Amino acid sequence: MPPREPPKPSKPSQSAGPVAAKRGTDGRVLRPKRPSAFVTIKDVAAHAGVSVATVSRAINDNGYVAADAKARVLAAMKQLGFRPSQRARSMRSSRTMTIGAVVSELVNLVHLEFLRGVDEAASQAGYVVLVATSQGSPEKEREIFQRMVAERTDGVVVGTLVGGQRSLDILAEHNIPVVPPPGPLAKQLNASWIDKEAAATREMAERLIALGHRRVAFVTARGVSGIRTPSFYRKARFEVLVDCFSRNGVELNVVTIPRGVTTSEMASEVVKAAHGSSVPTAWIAATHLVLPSLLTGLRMAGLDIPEDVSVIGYGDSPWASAYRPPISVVGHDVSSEAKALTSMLLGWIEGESPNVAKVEYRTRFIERDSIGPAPLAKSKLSRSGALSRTRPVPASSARP
Amino acid sequence: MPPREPPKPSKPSQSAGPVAAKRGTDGRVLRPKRPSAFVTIKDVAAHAGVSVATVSRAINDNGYVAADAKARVLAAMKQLGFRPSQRARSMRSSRTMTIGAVVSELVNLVHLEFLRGVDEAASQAGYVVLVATSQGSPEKEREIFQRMVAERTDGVVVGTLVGGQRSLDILAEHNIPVVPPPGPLAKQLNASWIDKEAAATREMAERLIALGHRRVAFVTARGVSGIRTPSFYRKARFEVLVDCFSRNGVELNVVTIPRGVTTSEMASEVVKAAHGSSVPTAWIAATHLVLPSLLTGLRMAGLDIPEDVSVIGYGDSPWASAYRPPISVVGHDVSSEAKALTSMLLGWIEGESPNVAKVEYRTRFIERDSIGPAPLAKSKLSRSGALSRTRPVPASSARP
DNA sequence: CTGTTAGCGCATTCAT
DNA sequence: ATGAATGCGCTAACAG
Repeated sequence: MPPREPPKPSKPSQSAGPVAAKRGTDGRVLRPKRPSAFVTIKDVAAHAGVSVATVSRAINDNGYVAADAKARVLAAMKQLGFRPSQRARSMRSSRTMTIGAVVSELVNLVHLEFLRGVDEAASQAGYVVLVATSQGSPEKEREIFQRMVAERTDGVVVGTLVGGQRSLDILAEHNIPVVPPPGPLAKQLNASWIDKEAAATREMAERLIALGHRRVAFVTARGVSGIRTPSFYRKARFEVLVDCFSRNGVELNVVTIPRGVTTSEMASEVVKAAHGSSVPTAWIAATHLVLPSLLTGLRMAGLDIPEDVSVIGYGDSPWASAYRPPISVVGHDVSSEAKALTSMLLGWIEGESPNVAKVEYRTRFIERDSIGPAPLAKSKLSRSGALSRTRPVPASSARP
Repeated sequence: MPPREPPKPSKPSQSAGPVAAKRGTDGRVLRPKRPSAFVTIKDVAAHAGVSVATVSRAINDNGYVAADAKARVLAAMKQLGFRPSQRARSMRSSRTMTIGAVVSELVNLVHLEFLRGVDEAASQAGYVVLVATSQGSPEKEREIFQRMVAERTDGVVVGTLVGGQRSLDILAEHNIPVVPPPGPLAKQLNASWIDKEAAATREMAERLIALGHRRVAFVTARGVSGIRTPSFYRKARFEVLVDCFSRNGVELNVVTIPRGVTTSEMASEVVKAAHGSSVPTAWIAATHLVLPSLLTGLRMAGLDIPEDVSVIGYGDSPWASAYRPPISVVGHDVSSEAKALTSMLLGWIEGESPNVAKVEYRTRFIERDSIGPAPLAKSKLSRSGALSRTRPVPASSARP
């Protein structure tokens, strides 16, 4: 991002802020306090010739305020550039109009979509979002939660949880609402998520089977800082694949590539795996993050998509569909899921009882051209015009 | 993102924190229970049998505190789960340990990288980040700045500015430090940025010229909600291109594609442009965001990279290098730039005078395989095999 | 060494 | 309809 549009030499820096008029209007010096950096309600009251109580009533449209008094107050406010301190305000109201959003890191498009969803729901409701990253460290995550407590956030949206229940307990101890919520609701949400994810995964797996693939690779990234694959990923993705494939005599190879290294280095891992005795004919990227690496690796290995190998990723993006050929994915609308979750949180904060049903997960298997029939075992050469159309023939015909 | 790891039926919710001790260790504690406020310093004082002042001194390592008193206080703190309210704290200290980060939206990898940079610098220094999006609306941006004032953020990092100086004045009126900073410093930063950007752009343009390209397309996205291309983009990119190309007799076509529509719709714009009387042999994506669309469009138009057309994008990403062929880019390390900028801001907040020199922009032209020599003027038609691959032939290309 | 007290900026009774 | 007074949670003077 560029620094910014250069400021036009306009007037404003001349009228350098009303606060400079520290107390001129009345002349009467209440007390030689240190010049508060900000205009306070007291300043406004003095300027408008009323009491602070009246100012408060005026700006909050509370209680009775004479029309002219209100007008004077509003005028003074504008003239002095008064912004009620949200912090002082929340000292009394015990509501900060702030929520926290916690993720492990900010590298993946998924994180961005998550934040977007949270921001949409929050800003729409007048809340502001405090973002923090745990860097995959449970300790750091707990510090973050402590900080959220210290900031008295009205609630917290957890995108990634690395510290388990112990982290959540920090918020629970202080009765700070969290989504996804703990307890039975979590189980419900989780079940829902896994259901959808598993269904889409199964659909994908069956498609591969139908296309005659008999050896499939599942590519995952080794987590950094000890982030391990959460069990729902395993349940909803890996285990489903294992189940479908084993049931149909398909071999499943797991390829783990290191992380925190360059794309090309990661790619070489893929190449290595691709040069085994028998090359998998379908490759599944377990994470949005590894898909580019996988693609690079396959290219380095000289494998064409979908002629030589089929490719499927988890997590959609403009790039996935822009690729040649477009990559099939199992994808979520992370953003709207996060938004729904956040809305639920806000409703909860405002007194509604949390309604999990409102959060609907919509996982879809989107088939694109990166999927094709499995090439004949050794006919790496025989293919020519066979794949002219978009949708290829079912498995049976691929089988010799 | 999945909801979260399901809570293991572990013990901790049993010992559910002192404040919750009131009741509700069992499952049904889902009520926010606002009335039961947080543990205060007074509670700790009472529990430890000392005064609040002593507690304050103990936790801040201020003044004198007897060893045993301190021990009792710390014990009480831990036992009660006391978290000093950062809000109350900042009422006195006039420091909130909070900074704001403002961007127009959260859709682009650039936004993510920006936030990552800000977060890294901030969290490292004990600050927390308030994120807000202006949605490209100057009004909304000003509201956001007002909110930052209300929150008394110690400073603000502006990623995207859509409201111009008038927006910045809001922060200036309240003496809230901003980066990139206004005034002469901004000019300096800007000049630096433009310098680097222009140099890389020129390098790229000259490369294209050397490769024999005589007709180049510059693809931009029409901003939504009235976001207009800031002048430094024009200066550092477009104008440089115009200069280089016109000086060498290269024609430059500007292709504007609408935004807020699907990728394929955007792509069709590209297709349209590609079917003009004379097809540009090199295509430059003005923004990270339009690159996938451009690629999709070119594919739909049946154009191969780099045989038919060369492609260059602004903004790097794993996908750009994973693409077939890898896409050449003019790229920044947005993340570290944002981090440097934020560090500068924090230093400024803590009293240092802002040192612009610390922020170094490193723009690079990264040449990858998406660039090749310009094809001969009319060879386009001879190679009909180009379109026989996966992509269906668009109607218009049936034209001989 | 420690307790008492006075605000920080604001909203809210409770008297006028 | 309005102003004085109270307190939110905390820190910093100022006495002990």
